[in-house]
Parts: sequence; structure tokens; C-alpha cells
Amino acid sequence: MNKDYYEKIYELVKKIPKGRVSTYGNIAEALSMKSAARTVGYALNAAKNRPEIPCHRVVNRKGELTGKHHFPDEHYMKDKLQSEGVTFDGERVNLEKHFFDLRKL
DNA sequence: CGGCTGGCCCCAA
DNA sequence: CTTGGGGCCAGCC
Repeated sequence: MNKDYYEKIYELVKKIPKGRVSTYGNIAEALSMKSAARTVGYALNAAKNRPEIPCHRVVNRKGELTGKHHFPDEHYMKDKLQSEGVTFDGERVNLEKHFFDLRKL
């Protein structure tokens, strides 16, 4: 079965530098799947299989850690991101500072 | 095919 | 903050 996009998503997510974050929508666009942001989330969820994928660096458009409930703990994402130098505004990432545009790769 | 769900996104009220 | 509408696509039934 052709699940290219899964692999592509993983490759892109792995390219997100430490201390940076990206969004589902951006990944989708970077893969020319534009409006398939949900699919990206689906794929990332399946990516829990792959420890090499820093899924915690992917947030939604508002910088909210919407996927945190899918991690081993509730704090996993925030903790990990903070230890990488990402700053938070409440429960949201400062996208203005840390957003990484995967389309530029 | 259709219907439902999901780590989405956009807008409006 | 919440609700409502719209759209997109993958996976399962």
C-alpha cells in the first residue's frame, strides 16, 4: 500500500530543529496535501511507533498542544519543548518565536 | 458508495 | 471562553 505521505510527514517532522515547532497545516502544505492537516495528525498518531519522530514539536495553528492527551503523560510535550528552549504563553507555544516553516526546506 | 471519527483550519456570533 | 457553520482527507464499519 502506498503510504508515502506518512513517511514524508515523518521525514519533515524529523527535520524540525530543536527549539522550534511546526503546525499540522504547515506540514500538510509542505507535502502538497494542503487541506489534509487532519491526516497529518492521524499519521503522527500512528508515528508513536517511531521514537525518532519528535511529534511534540507539532502543534496546531494557535500553538496549542492539542495532541498532548495522546502522549504517555499530559506534560510530556510541554516539558520536552521547554527543555528544548521553547517558550510558552500559558498553554500555547510562542509561534512568533519558534515557528519553523517546513515549506522552506 | 455512505456515515462516523479524528492531535485540523477558517470564519462568525 | 463557548457554540455554530463550512471545508479538507484517511481509516474503519
